[in-house]
Amino acid sequence: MSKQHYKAATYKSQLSVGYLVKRAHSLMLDVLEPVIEGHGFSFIQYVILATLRDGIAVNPKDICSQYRHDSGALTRVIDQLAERGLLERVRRDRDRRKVELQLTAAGRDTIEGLIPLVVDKLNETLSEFSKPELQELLRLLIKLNTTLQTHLGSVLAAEA
Amino acid sequence: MSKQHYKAATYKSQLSVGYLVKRAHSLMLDVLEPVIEGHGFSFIQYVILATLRDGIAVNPKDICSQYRHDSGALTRVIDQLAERGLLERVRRDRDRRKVELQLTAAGRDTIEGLIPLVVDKLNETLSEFSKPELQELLRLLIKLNTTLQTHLGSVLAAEA
DNA sequence: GGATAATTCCTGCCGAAGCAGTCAATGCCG
DNA sequence: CGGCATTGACTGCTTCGGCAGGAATTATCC
Repeated sequence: MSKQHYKAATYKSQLSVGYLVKRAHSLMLDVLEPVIEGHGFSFIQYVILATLRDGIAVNPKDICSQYRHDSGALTRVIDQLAERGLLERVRRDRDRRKVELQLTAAGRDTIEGLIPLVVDKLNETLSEFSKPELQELLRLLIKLNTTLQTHLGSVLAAEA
Repeated sequence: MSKQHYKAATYKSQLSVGYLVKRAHSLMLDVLEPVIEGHGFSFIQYVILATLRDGIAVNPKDICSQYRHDSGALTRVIDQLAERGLLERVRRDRDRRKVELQLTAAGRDTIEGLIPLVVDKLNETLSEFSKPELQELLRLLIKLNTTLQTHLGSVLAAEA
């Protein structure tokens, strides 16, 4: 029972959610990357550190599914951060397949220094939005994400 | 005069617009790419064809800025589509630097066949959204895009 | 009008993400 | 307990976007 949000005859890709979301993502990177790279880090390195700080994830696997990053690519980013002494890989006895990522003191200092820069930049660029507007945007984006996620999940289940 | 949408102390990247938008983009691709690739086209090839169909852009340059795709990368995609006889490059006398992209009959048939598949998939995945909800999401995304765009513009102007 | 700058498209190169396959560790089932 | 599937991290290969530079055309300015 799918709704008729779009119709093939009148469909313009400019008004598609996919187009708008892709464009917003790209623009967002253009805004935020310079902030981070000015301090010697790639944006993904920042993202990994921030994710660990927030306690959102501790294993590479979690980061992959949360942030939708490739497993192989993530291994290399973790390598870089480990070489710079910002985090450590710890093997727990509980499940020796998993690697637990722990921020070092240096890593914690680094990310705590970077986050205000990002927050400032975000506030600056979002100043056109009222608080309720931004709240609603966040709510709808979260709903979109969960919707897409469950849709993908059911598709994968159907294939199996 | 930037608002205090986010605060460094309480900032969680999970609730950042950037994170949500990136995730939505990635999930959207995972949903739509299989639809297109099942018919022998990459998603970008589809996007280029759709952009030309909509008359949104005729020159590679326009597509680059509209869709935020790299100029060099776009040249190669256009090559692929031209080799498959779906579009043609035309040099106009008006401005001989520009290349005008024209869909061939085959190209038009192709894109007209693909769009309903994408539209159906979109409607299916967005069925959880009411019409006003989707309208509001689109409005906010468009506002976000224009905001980011102008912000980037002013930053670039300041550098020059 | 002529030198200089700017625009448009293209090419080569590089780096990073995507993908598939490997290996070790764990879970599962009879 | 033993055999098979599954999970998690990693590695090599491929692909593709990002970037810098070049060539042709047009715009700008003195």
